[in-house]
Amino acid sequence: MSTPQTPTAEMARAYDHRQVEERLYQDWLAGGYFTPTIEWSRKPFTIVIPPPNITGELHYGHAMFVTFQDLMIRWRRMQGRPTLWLPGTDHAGIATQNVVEAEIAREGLTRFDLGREEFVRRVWRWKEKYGSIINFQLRRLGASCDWTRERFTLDAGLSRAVREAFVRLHNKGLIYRGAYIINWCPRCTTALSDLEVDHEETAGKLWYVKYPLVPVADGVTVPEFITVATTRPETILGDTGVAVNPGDERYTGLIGRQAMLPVVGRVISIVADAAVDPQFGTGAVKVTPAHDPTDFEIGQRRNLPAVNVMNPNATMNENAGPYQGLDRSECRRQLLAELERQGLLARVEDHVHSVGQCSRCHTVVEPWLSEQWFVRIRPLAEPAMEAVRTGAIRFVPERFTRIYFNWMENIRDWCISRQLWWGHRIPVWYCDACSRTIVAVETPTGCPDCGNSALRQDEDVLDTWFSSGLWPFSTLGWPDDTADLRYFYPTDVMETGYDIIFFWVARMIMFGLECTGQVPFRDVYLHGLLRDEKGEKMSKSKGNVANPLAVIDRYGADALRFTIITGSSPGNDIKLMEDKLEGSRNFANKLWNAARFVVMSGDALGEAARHYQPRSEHYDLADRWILSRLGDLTTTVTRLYEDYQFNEGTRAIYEFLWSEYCDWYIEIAKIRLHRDQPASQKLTAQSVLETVLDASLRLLHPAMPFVTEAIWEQLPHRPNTPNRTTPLIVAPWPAPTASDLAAEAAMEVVIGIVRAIRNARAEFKVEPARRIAATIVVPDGASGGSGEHAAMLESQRAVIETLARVDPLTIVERIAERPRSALHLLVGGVEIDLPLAGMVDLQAETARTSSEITATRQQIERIETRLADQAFTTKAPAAVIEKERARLAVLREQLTRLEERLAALTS
RNA sequence: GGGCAAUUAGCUCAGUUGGUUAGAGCACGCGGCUUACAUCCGUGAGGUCGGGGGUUCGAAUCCCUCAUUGCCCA
Repeated sequence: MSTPQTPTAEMARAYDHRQVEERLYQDWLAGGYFTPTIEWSRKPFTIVIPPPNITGELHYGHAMFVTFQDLMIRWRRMQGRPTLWLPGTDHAGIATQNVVEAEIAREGLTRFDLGREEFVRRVWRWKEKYGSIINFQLRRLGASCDWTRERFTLDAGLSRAVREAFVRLHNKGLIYRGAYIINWCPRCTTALSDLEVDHEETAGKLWYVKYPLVPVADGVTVPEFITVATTRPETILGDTGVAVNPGDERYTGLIGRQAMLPVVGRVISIVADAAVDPQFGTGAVKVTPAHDPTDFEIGQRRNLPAVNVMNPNATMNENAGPYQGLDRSECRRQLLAELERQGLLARVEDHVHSVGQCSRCHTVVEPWLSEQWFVRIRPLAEPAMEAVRTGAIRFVPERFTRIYFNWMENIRDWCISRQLWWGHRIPVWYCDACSRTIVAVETPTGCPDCGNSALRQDEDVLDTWFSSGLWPFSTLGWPDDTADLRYFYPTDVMETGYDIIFFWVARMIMFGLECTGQVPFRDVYLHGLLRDEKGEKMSKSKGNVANPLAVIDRYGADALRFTIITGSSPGNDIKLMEDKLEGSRNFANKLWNAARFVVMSGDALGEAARHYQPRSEHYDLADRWILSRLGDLTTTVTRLYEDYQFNEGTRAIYEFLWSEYCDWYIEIAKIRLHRDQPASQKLTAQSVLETVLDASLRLLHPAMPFVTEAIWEQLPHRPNTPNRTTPLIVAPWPAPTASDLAAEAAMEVVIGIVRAIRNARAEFKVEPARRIAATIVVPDGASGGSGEHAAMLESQRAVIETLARVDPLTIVERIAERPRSALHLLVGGVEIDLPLAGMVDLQAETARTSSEITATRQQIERIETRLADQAFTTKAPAAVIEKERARLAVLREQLTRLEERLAALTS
């Protein structure tokens, strides 16, 4: 560490994150701990960051992915694996273009005023600004990512990967160009993929419009009209047919006839197609192949022409006749009025239907026929599903597997061209001289056919998610065969929110398998979404996003991280509550103060403590107990972390540190550290205090890196623990040790006794400072011991006396006469008499004892019934039956004591 | 229309091989500045685990069903 503080320096009374966080991050950075060393013989651990986009600052929600990924990274690094967390950002084509357009709009400009080149320059400036803000935010959160490998989707290397992937897919016939119906955002004036459209239930109308039939030559009189129902009457102008279900008897006679399109006067055919739902509207639907996906397909099947009636900005074009130039909504209004005037509007119904909106700007999207580039998705989706089916890729929590399959099974070809300026330009050039199309990684200098050097590159850019799909390997050097790619790929975990399974995870899997022949990652860990205190999803448009830095300033990065980890279970959403942050901050302070105590007591012992080698024969019960509990904790945390149960693992550390180490072990250690105790006692207690704190800090570090490191540098450097000279970030993860069950059981009795006496004192309002007498009776038979228990308790005399404020304490195996006016307590097989002179109401005591007897009898009865049940004794596991038997024995003994007690009270 | 999740103490949530009397934090009652910590300590009260049915020796946990809320897909 660059500025180590001497261990003897006084620690502040309260932990102040502001004093340490920034310095510690700089120290870690300077130490190079975030950058792994490739060691081919060792198994690396790799996470490639799901790149945040550069549209703006990170919000609370982003703090989640940082927290979980950093936890995994720090944990694996401590386990000794060469660990890489590769950071970077995403250019987010449409979203970023939109925010920059909004910015220049405040100057009264549009991107067309600036021109493509200048506009893109503006976006780069934006990228520089927000990219560095995001990096700063990641640092404040403690993200231990390898900044030397930072990437951006528009970097030269990654852009080459995009071209390479495009060309390879194109050459394999997996990318094609064609005129199809796509989702068009008239405000962004670009095509969108299916995923970029949000569907919202909207109250609209269903208009019934009468189309006059063209009379047949023989003059047969049949209905004059065929009535169709539509939710988008303006598209009538683009109708090229009317379709009915072939099984719909109402229309059998009309199939093959022709209708006259109102207002426009176009003659259109009536066709039969199974896609028509006879239940909807009149059962006859208008067919607008250029403006509806279903109609497009019907048009293909039935050979209907496609007439596009709109311009890119959703105004009506020359095909709209008199409505040319009108906006689509104004056109709808005027057209409806005209239909009404002509008496062709049969009726209008209220109708709730789902309306597609641009996920970026919420403009109603227009299904629109246009020439676009597509990825043929089925050949990619099949292996991607297979990888999950075979377990090569695993989703955590498991339930997301189904969501993945469901989407993959119904996936449609992916429209990847965007009519934007910000993004990867499509690597396709057109020769206008000979109509040759050139698809190439390197920009061609001339047409290979005719030599024309004036080639025209496709104007469009690629969907951002095309480059995101390559991210897990393009960041590592693909398509080159780099050391990074060979060593760190496939990565270990993709950690992200469940809301982008399709955007990132699915596409990364498809592209990873296609481009590298390997899965991009083995585990997909999905966290929930962070919601505000009202439970609403954070989003910039709702204005409920808070900068995580404000929270960090107030409570510290550790508190935020701890709150996120313990406040959520895998895959479930979390509401960020202010008082949880407070609690987490308090925990950091609690730990700091525990360490402060340990450091101070170590200083008091001086040099002797520095060189003391603990010897197990000097271990007291409390030592054995806390060391055993530490071993249990290590096993538990390691198992839970391996199982992605970070909340439970971190919670376990919290419980251990606060409720066992601080509440009991430190309090007991204080007694043993008292000056009149023997030196071996003091030194042993001190060494165990330090050992347990040391291991606890290591266990907690991945969750709360700053406070643990800050404490770590305060701990005395013992000669026999060489790891002390290295920072905690690279200290080894603790190894589990065997449990000492006897010590745990014995300590439970001691704690039980102290608690029982404290309860009684509180209940009877004994002044806190006053010491009271107590007699502990440990019968021979208690817990199967023969004087063993009494000896154990005798050894813990000082603990009970101090923590329960007892004086004098008598410990006996048998008592001749019970004091009548004493309070009588039962802890397992141990009895306690508290002669609270003048405080015990004999009558109340009698009543209390009687009701306890009743309750105990009921419990005994319940267990006896259970044990008498043959079904139970033959089917339940032996351990469970044994447990019940033991419990019964304890209860029976308690009952005996209680009955004796009652007899004494009433005699 | 299909699917997924949630429903546990006043509030926010844990509870991952089904096994004693279901836990935590906050809030609340009582008592404490006990020499690491009042960002604290001690102690207490508070739950028919959404309703109903089933499987099982045993269900908050597994199955079915209903209800409410939220989300995803169409």
